[in-house]
Formats: sequence, C-alpha cells, structure tokens
Amino acid sequence: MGRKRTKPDKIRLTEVAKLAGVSPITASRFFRNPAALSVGKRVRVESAAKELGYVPNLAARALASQRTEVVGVLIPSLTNNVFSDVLRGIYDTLDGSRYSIQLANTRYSIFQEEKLLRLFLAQKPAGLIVTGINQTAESRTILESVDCPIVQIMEIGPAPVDMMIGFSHYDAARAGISHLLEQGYRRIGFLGARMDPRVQRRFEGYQAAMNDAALFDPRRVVTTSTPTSVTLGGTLFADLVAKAPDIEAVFCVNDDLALGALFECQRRHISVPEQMAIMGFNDLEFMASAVPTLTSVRTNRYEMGRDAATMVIEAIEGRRPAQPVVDLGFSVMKRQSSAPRN
Amino acid sequence: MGRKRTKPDKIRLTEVAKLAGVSPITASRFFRNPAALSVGKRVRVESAAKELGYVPNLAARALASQRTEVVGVLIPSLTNNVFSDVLRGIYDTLDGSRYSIQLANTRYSIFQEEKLLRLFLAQKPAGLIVTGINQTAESRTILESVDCPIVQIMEIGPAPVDMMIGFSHYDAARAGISHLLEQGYRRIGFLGARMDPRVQRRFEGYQAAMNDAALFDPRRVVTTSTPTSVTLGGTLFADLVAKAPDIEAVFCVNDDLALGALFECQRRHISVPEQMAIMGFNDLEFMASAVPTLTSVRTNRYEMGRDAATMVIEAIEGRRPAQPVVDLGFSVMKRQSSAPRN
DNA sequence: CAATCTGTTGGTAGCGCTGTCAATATGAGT
DNA sequence: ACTCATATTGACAGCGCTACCAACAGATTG
Repeated sequence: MGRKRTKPDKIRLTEVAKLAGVSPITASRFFRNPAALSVGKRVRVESAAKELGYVPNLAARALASQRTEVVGVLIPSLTNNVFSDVLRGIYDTLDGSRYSIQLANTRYSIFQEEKLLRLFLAQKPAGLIVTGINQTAESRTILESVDCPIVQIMEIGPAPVDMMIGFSHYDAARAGISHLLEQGYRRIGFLGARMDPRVQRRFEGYQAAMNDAALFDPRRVVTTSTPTSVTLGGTLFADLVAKAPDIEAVFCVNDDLALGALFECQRRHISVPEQMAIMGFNDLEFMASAVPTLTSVRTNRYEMGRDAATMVIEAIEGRRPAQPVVDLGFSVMKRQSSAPRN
Repeated sequence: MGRKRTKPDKIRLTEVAKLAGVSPITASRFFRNPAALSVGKRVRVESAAKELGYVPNLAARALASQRTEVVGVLIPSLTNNVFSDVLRGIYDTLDGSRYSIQLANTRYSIFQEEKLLRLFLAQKPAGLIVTGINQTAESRTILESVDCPIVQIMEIGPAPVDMMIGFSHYDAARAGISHLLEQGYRRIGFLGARMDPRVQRRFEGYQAAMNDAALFDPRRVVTTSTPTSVTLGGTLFADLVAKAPDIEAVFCVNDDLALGALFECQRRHISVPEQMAIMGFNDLEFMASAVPTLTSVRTNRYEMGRDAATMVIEAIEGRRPAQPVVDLGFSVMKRQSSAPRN
C-alpha cells in the first residue's frame, strides 16, 4: 500500500477548516476570494488560520489549480547597473502584489535564454518578462506557445510576442550624436563594449547620424566584445586616440566607458571638454557628479521595470493594456562634458 | 463528482511511460536516479521523453516528494554593486546545478526580511542564503525551525544559525585606518551612508583604531541614513570639511562615497593625496582606474556568493562542511590616493 | 403559492508525481 | 537443487489543495 499517513501535527487546510467548523473548501475560498464568504465564516477561518499558524502549501495549490503566481524575469546580467535599476522597478511593483518573482540570468546568451525559458515552462508561470527582442527562433516559438502574458523590455521593435516596453536605442544614440554635432563637434569617435544587440543598434544610430552629416569615418570606431568596465573605457579611449589622434569628441555606449574615458583624459592631461567632449549612455547617477559633469542619454530604467511589472499584473488579471507597445523614450542630459565647442 | 478528466494531449509522465513501455514509476526514476534503471529501459524512457517533449510538472513533484530544489536568497538591495557581485557568484554556481534560485529583496528592513522568510517557508526551500547576522528574534526563530541548510553571508559573528561565510567589517575598517595611520595621516575623517549593521561595524572599527592612536574626534565623523550614492559622497565630504577644515584624510564606508569625495576634491581644487587622502571600501572595479587611483579595502564578494552557494548545495546533499564558519578576509589595496604623507 | 434567482456552502474527485513496499528476475554460494 | 543476496520493476495510495457541480436557504417575483 501507499505511504504512511500524514503526521497529525502538520497544519493543513483541513485542520484550519476543522477548527473553524467549516468544510475545507470553504477555508480554501477564504484565501482565494474572501468576499465570497459570509462575514461569520470569514472571521472564524481567519482566526483559526492565525491560531494554528497555517502556511499554505504552494505546490499543492499550484498542482490543484494548474497555475502559479510566479512571474518569470529573464535578464542578461546581474552586474550591469542598468539591469539592477530595471529589477528594482520590477521588485518594487511585484513585491506589493500577490505575485512572486523568479529571476534568471541569461549572461547575454540567447541559448542560455532558451534553456531558461524551458525551465520556466515547467513552472507554469503566471507571467513573463524577457529582455530584448532578439530571441532564437526556438525561444520565439516557446514564447508564442506559452499561455501567459509576456512583456519584452529594454527596447521596442516590430512584431512583439505580446507586450513590449522600452525605447529605440537607435534613436537615442542618434539624438546623442545630434547634440554633439549641434555643439560644434565634427570628429566624433565611438566606443563600444560587449556589443549585444542593443549596443549594436546604438552603433547604427551613431553611424546613421554621422553619415547624414557626411562625417562617418570607420577609423573613429573602437569596439570590443569584452564586457564593459570603467577600466575598459580607458583602454578603448587610448586605442581610439592612437587610431585617430584628431578626435574631438567621443560617444560611449554606456556610462562606465565614459567615466573610464574621462579618467584616461585626466591621466593624459587632455582637458574635457576643451580638448575632448565626452558623452555616455544611460545616465547613471554618478554622471551628474563627475568633474566635469558628464553628458549622457538618460534612459528610464526604473520606470521600465515598474511599468513592465504593472503590465504583466494587469494582463494576468484580464485587463489587457490599451497600448501593448510602450515607448518610454529617452532624454539627452546636456552637461559640461559636451559644452559648445569654442 | 470531480472535474473533467485531463485533456488527452497533455504530456504527463504516464504518457512517456506508456510510449517507453514501462510503468510510470520507472519513468519517474529515470529523472530522479537514472543509475537505478537497466540500460535498456533507460534509453527507452529517455527517447520517449524527448519524442514527446515531456516537461516535468514541478508542482506535482514538490507535492509528492515533499521537497523542492529551490534555494532562497535574501539580500537587502538590488542596486548596490556589492550585492550584484555576490549574486553573480551565487547564480554562477547554482545555475550549473539542479537547484534554482528564489531571490528576494529585503530593502534593508529586518521586518521585510521576516515577512519574506515566512513566504519562503511556504515553498519548502531546499536551502537558504540570508544576508547578515542581524535578524529579528522572530526571524531567528523561523530560521532555526526551518529544516534546511542555511548560510548567513556578508559577515561573520558568534552564534551562526547554521553556516556562515563573510568577513569582519570591524577588522577590515580597522586595517584600513591602520594603513592611513602608517602612511602618516592623523586627522582622519569618516564618511558613512545608510548605516546598516555592517556599516555600523565598520564605524566601530574606525573608532577603535582612532581611539587606540588617541586620535578619535567625533567632529570628524559625518554619517547619514540616506542610501549611498556618488553624489552623496560629495555632499558628505563637503559637510566634513565644513565641520573639520583641518582634515587630512577621509575613510569612506564604500567606494561610491569615495568617488564622490574625489570629485568634490577636484571641484574644490584640493589635490589628492597631497592635501587629502581618500580611502574607500569594497574595491569596486573603478577604484583602480580613477585619477588618482583610489585606495580601498577589497572584499571577496564574488567568492562569497560562490562559496555560499557551494556550501548550501553540499549541505543539502548531506555533506556538511568541516568548517561551518568561513572567514574570507579582506585586503587593503594601497593606491595613489593614500600615498605616504610628505 | 410556485417559480426563479442569488448567495453561500459542501461533496467528490483529481491535479501529476513519488515514497513505500512487495514482487520478480538474476546471480552467487553451498 | 536450494537458499540467499542483489538488481530491477511495478502496484498502490496519497501529497494538500481546488475545480466543478450540486444543494440549500432565503429573498424576490409574478
């Protein structure tokens, strides 16, 4: 025969129901939808649960109801400040709700992403937040077959799987370059690290803006697949200056690189912005604090996380957003490091 | 009567077993402990599972086996770089294992921590990683009653709940101050933000070292409960200089503050280290890259996460570590910003 | 007064998997 | 040939909860 019966000291819903003098199913309803109970029973179940210290068994709940209250979140990096801001937005929103978060880290690999997506499937998530729009064909198929709301974050593009919230990295980079051009800079270099799809699109924005002004020159582009860091910013800047000594300004695909470039300028006694303008991307907190203050393209990362989480919750609960694709935009934060060229 | 029968197109273990020509329980064993099967059945089940695209139902597994393969992780902040390094260590280790991670964010609140701990209970985690040694009495009781391995990270102290990995913030700060004293600095200020328990202990280390040298002066201490930032470093430094204009060196409880202090010095044309020595804490990547390079107390954050994860896994699988409390130490990274005082 | 409706409650069965133990097959030892 | 140990497999029941439907009370309606 089967296993031994449950130890009698374990607190199950049955125990709560017994103490409250109701049927188990009524006790169950207290947790799912208290409004459906009469006031008397509601109070009785509540106090019984408290008295016994009842803790619901989530596995049983998930098995019986065929769904969970877990929102899966897939991001490419835990180290990058950009994602920690997004995550904070997600956690701040979801922590106040009934949903919990399952976070996984793709390490910028779409294959890792595919693997993790499969893993999520086994959990029957209530919703999914995934980074970016470059999934493998296989991942895309999985996402389309999953029966839950999905929000793609960080960028927007054609053909959302479901919902989407982000901004155009192409336009943002382009706007940054336009600013530098307006300030009078012409020989503008490009510093790129990691070169993930979004950075790639920032490069395209840079290239387009420079081409439009008939100023694009590939010798002024320095990129690497290495993960970004402040130190790397210094190294790349040194490479750039070596390749193109006549450079007047540098657009960095993120703020760490920009800070590294600033330090390298200080090391070489190149004055910023007199001899070299610097522009970053994301507008991390320190940019406004550096000396000189550093120009950057601000992205709304916290808001992205917050709104993505709100969108999933709403969609889970049946309230589809009027607008499934949300453009959060960006803004060029003009600071000392891109002062008008004399 | 009960609900409708399962749709026949759903792939359950039963379907796999049927296709493989074995009993469901044998198919189950294939996933739990393939070595227990004969080679023939093993191959048959494996190919059947692949053919049908079987995805196990984790909720059912958890309910039947009364355990999960989830490791709960409680950290106080997602934004702080310090924790992202620790997290990376944890994810790198656990991603390669059968265990998955449930991450929750206490926002530096021990009451939030208590709440989240209760939430974790409902999941019957296989292991737990919690930050620090300052839990509420209630949390402590919960932790002690939970039937799974627990690792406390970030610091070490007396009376571990189970296992512990970290270092002494007191000793680390003390060692930092000793270095400044050795370099000839006497009027050493203290900049502190957030003032969580670990920062508090760094302050105590500072105070003790200064007292030992008969140099402690409360006017040289500036702290705030505000969360840390680079900008805040500048503000606090300005406060410090206002309170104690004769200051020669400043110990910052983290690297963001140190960077902010450096920027503030640049703004005021105070040369570092000639007129002002600066020291940070944690040794984030940018410290070695700043101009001048910034002295800091290096902490082994990635290793802490990695080893904590390893310890939980080992303990879950019955191999208790020989040493339940691990001191990862620290090292003072001596750089330009604390050059010997002339 | 019967018919209908709404609000509240309970009975039953089953979600998909695995722990326990029994059954059977296989090989070794006497 | 027989016993005993070991490897492999299966039957059974049940993990704790909830979906589905039925039932019933009381209110409302014609």
